[in-house]
This record gives sequence, C-alpha cells and structure tokens, in this order.
Amino acid sequence: MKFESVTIKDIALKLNLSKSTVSRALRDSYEISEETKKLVLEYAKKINYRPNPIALSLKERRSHTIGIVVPEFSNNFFSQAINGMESIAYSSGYNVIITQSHESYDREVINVEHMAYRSVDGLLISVSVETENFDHLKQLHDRGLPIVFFDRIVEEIDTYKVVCDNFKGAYDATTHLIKSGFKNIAHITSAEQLFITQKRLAGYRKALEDHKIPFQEDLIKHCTHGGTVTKEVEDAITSLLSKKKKPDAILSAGDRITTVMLPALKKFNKASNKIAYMGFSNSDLTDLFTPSLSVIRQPAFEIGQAAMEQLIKIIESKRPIKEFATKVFESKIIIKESSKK
Amino acid sequence: MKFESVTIKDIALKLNLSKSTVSRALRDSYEISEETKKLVLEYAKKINYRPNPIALSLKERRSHTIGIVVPEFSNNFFSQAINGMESIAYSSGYNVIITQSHESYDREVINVEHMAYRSVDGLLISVSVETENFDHLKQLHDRGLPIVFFDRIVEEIDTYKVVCDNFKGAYDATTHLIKSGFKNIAHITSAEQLFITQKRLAGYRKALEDHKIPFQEDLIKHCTHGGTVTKEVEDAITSLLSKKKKPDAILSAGDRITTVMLPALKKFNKASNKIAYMGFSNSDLTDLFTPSLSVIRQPAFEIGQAAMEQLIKIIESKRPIKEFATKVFESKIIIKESSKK
DNA sequence: TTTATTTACGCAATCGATACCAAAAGAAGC
DNA sequence: GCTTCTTTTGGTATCGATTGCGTAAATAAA
Repeated sequence: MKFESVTIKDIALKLNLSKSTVSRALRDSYEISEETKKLVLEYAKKINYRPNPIALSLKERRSHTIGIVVPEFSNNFFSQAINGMESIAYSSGYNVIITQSHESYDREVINVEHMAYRSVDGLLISVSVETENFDHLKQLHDRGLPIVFFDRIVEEIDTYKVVCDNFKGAYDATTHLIKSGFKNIAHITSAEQLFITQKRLAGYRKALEDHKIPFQEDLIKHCTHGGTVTKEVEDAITSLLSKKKKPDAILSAGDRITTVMLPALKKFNKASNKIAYMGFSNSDLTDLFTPSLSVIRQPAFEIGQAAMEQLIKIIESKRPIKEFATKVFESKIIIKESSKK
Repeated sequence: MKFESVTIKDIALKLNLSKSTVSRALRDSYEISEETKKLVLEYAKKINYRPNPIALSLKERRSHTIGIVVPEFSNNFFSQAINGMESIAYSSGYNVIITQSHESYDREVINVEHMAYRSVDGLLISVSVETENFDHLKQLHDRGLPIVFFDRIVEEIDTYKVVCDNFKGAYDATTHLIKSGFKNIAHITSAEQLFITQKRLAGYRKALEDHKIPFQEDLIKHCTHGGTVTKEVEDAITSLLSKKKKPDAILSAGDRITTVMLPALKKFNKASNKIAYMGFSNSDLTDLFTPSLSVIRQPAFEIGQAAMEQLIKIIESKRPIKEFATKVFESKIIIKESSKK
C-alpha cells in the first residue's frame, strides 16, 4: 500500500555522498568529477532510479503535464482532436491528462480546478454547453495559467483560439441544400449561448438571404443540452414535423445532435414524404447509414494539433505573450445520399 | 507565467500565527481555540485558500486521483466504461485522469509510469493489443499500487478483475448464426495473445462443436492491431472472400473490427450473394446501418462502475488484500437484420 | 501557596529534489 | 613556504502542508 520508491537520498547514503552531489551528478553538472558522475549514474541505473515528479512539481511549479477538458469522448470530433493534441504533446515531451465535463458546468469547474491545482502547465478546453459564466477560466488565466480554447471558444477571454470556420461550414451546407432544391430548411442546433451555435446560425441565415429565402424563426430548434438528452432532439423533430408546412430538409449542428436525430427521422421518413438532411459530424460511420449521410466534416485532428502547438509555445515562451490570434480551419462538405432530392 | 497561489504561510503571516496553528485550525483540530479557528477559516475563505494537492501528494504519498488507461476513446465500449468509472469516482471524492495507449505497448508503458509517478492512488487498465510483457504492471503491483483490470485483463497478475463472459457472448452469437441456417461461419478477431480473444474463440469453437460443425482453421482471422489498421481488416475480408468455399456468415470481435469490416463487406454484398454478419459492438449507431447490425453488447457502463468500486475498496482497505475475485458480467445478444438469412 | 493539569500555540522535521553558499583539498604563482 | 585560485563536495534553505514534541500561560487541584 505504501509504494516505496527509490530516492536521491538512498543513492547518497549508499555511496557516501551528499544529496546535492548526487543530484548534480544526475543532472550532469560541470562541477562534479567524471569519476563521481560515473559512480552515481551507474548505481542509479542499477536500482532504476526515477526522479519523483511530484517533488519536482512542488519545487519548480510546473509538471510537464497538460490538461485537456472536453465535453465528451464519445463525440468523434473531440476524440479526434484529442488524438491530434496527444501526438504533439508526446513529441514535445509533455504528458496529457484528459477529463470530460459531460456538458455540465459544475463538472467543468471541478475538472478545471483539479487540473490547475495539480499544476498542469497549461489547459486546452472546449467549454460545456451549459457554461455561461467563465470566471473559473478567467481567474486561472489572470493568474498566469496558459489556456488555449478550441472549437467551443470563449470570446471574452483574450488568448489563443483554434476553431473551424463555422459560419462558412453552415453557409456552404445550407447553400448546397438550397441548390439541391430545398426551400424550407430547418436548423437543429445546440444551446444559444455557444459561440459556435451563433456562428453556424449566422451562416445558415446568410445562405438563405443570399438565395432570397425568408428566414423563419420557428424552423430553428435549440437543444440546450447539446443533444446529450435524447428527448430534446426528439422533441425538436416532433415539433418540426407537426408544423402545417413541414420542412423539406434539416441541417443539424454537432455530432451528437446529428446522430440522435437520425433514428427519429428514419421512423418518420419511412411513413411519409422524405425529408432530406445533413449535419456536422466527424463520425467514420456516416457512410454506412442508409441513406448515407451528407456531412460537414471538421479537421479535428489538425485542430487539436494546432491548439496543442500553440499552447506549448505559450508555455515555453520566455516573456509573457500579449498578442493572440485565432486560427481558423476550413471544414469540408461531403455530399452523400441524405441531402439529395 | 508563475501562477501564484495562496498558501498557509500567507495566512499565518497575515494573522500573526504560525503555519502549524493555521494548518490545525483549517483541519479543525481540537487543540485550537474556537476563536482562532474562526479567524483562520474566515480569512481563508476570503482569500479563497485551497490546499496545494501537489504538496499533499508529496507528504502523504497519495493524491485522491485514479488513473485510467484504455486503448482508445473512440471505441464506444471504452468510452462507456470510462463514464461508469467517473460516476463512481466522483461520488467517492476521487478525480480521474485518463490516457489512451492507442494499442501501442510503448505508449502504454509511458502512460502507466507517468501515472504511477504522479502518485495516482490506483490504476484501472485494459491493456493494449500489443502488450505481451506485463513487467511494467507487475512491478507497480508488487510495489503496492492497487490495480484493477477490466475487459482486457492480465491473467498472471493476481488482483481484482472485471470482465464480460466473452466465452458465452461468442457462444451465443455463433449459436444464433447456426440456428439461423449458416454453416460456414468465419471469425475475425483481435490479436491471439489477448485473453478475451482466446475466450471468444473458445466460445465460437464450442458452439460449432455442439452443433457438429467442423472447425476450420482458415476461417479464423486475427487482426494483430485490433482493427486500428484498416488494411488488416480489409485483408482478412479479402482473404475470406477469395476462398473457394466462401463463408456464409462472419462473427467479428470488438467495436473497431466490426465497424471497419462493414464498408468492405458492404461493397462485396452488393455484387454477390450476401454474407450475414454480426459482431461485438457497443456503438449506438448500429441500428442506423442497412442492414441493421446484430450485435453482442456488453454492459460497459456497469463494468466500469464495478471496476472503480473495487479499486476504491482496495485503496481504502486498512490491511493489504490478498484474496481477489473476478467479476463476470453477461453480454446481451441483440438480433437485427444483418444476421438473418 | 504550591503543584498538577489543561489549553493553545510555536518550532522543527518531513516528503524528494534543486540551488545557493561555504568549505576543503589540491594546483599554481610568487 | 605562503597566498590565491580552481575543483569538487557538503550543508542548508526552499517548495506547501502535516505532525510530534516542547512549552508558555491559564486553570484546577491539593
């Protein structure tokens, strides 16, 4: 239960040296004789000595560990982004620890604080759908913790951000639907306060406008839990389908909403005139659906990489960085069966 | 960049007390007067004092943090298991940190050691498909780190384990295929050395045997990367389909193999006589496929919960635990279209 | 009044590693 | 032979929190 580990003191005792000498020998300091170095290094290797990172974190106030907070792993966009982050972190000598907020504000606060107090050197976060108050992040940021936002960014905190061009993604998808002959396009999306929700909605509206299709408020459905609660998506569908003038196409925002929407829609499409649909999704399985799903795909892996690269740059910069940019990636429209007339 | 935090010393200085008095007051020690306690508590609250967990970890050699190592998040089985683990951990006052091995032995070793040295109080792990040498886990276990295995367990390390009845899962699925009229059933599975692979294969063989169908070695295909490399699954399919006597059904093991197999099979099924299939999968999307996918589903969330519960029990037990059990859950066969004649 | 017992607090060591400062030993210069 | 400089090593404080031990003051008992 105690988990004994080898320390510098053990080596010092054994070799009749002081702790400081051993420490310096291990770090290959110039002030230690070759002879002593060799002695220490050999013995350290023999007993498989490893410096205790907890002690180092306490002393140096850094841990070579980066914290990642995402809403959910099971959302492919996030698991792919995490893979991108890991790839950069490991090659730069950092470890990552990852937590999920499960779209809960409370959980997000707990996770963020736990990481901060565990001395992560920096934080990568995509905020939960519930998060409207950003004090937990602002405080840490003000106290000097490097933070990089990705995907679900927080506008009011001035740091580096990595996103997709959500406006354009939604604009292109909507345009595609319009050009395919649909005129009554609904939009099922995430909570209103999310920045990406606003951007996507704006893209959708602009596409309608550019094609002289009037915007209808009641074709917009917000899922306040981002699709994690199945019922809210089903309710949105039901509400759309019970309208006098039913939509002929649906644009959905977010992996979760898209996949939860499909079963409900499938049931309906069997019984009556088909409704076309497409959505934001990074799932690899969308081709297997019938009809195969047209999607807006984001370069999640690259977004993760870019976010991690930037975070490490901030962490390792000598002087505090004041100028921050927002890196924007392009999403890609992939047309399959589900959006055809 | 430095991230200043409030310490006990700050409080002591401000209130003209010693560090020890402040510490004791905060921990509500009986040797501190009510008056002083109140003073300290109020000031601590005011300046938002939080004990530094790094310092505590160093002192107490425990962190109230539990490490989880899984092959991949994007595998639904694992993301669901993690959710089960988190649910127990949080209600028991533990935090979790999660890493992926990406089915790589080297990455697994790095992750495990990083966590151990970061003073996790215990470890939950499902080993990578590559892992054949268990020294990294054995060493830690021998030194007293509580470990609980789940799903991909290590037989030779004596600790608590949580699994599904993989034998029965494969047996039931194979039996179902046989009873549906298939006689030439192939099995695409993961690397041979994995314990669950062996169990599933045994279940498959027993079902054949019980129905007097001869076992054919060349109907078994092992994917040494567990399906993470698309080509190995495609090769397995190609090899099966190029046989003189093609299989009439396929049983696949594991989420990843199942989903990677589908596109390859779909292409083939369009062109020629259909091959039935079913597989182990915890994806929520299997109903959306055409044909809808018959699956063996494991209670991943419950497995995660059980594993975490048991780990916490080991961590918190006063005396070292010597007797370990293996908890076995039942999987469930869900019959859909893909396994019908 | 004297002694014994609480009460309430401070000092210093500890966890593991690092780093500044001092000190010892040897080498070099005069 | 003495001072000065260099090389190599040891002592000790530090990071933040806990804790055993010691002790002054306050109170109770004799």
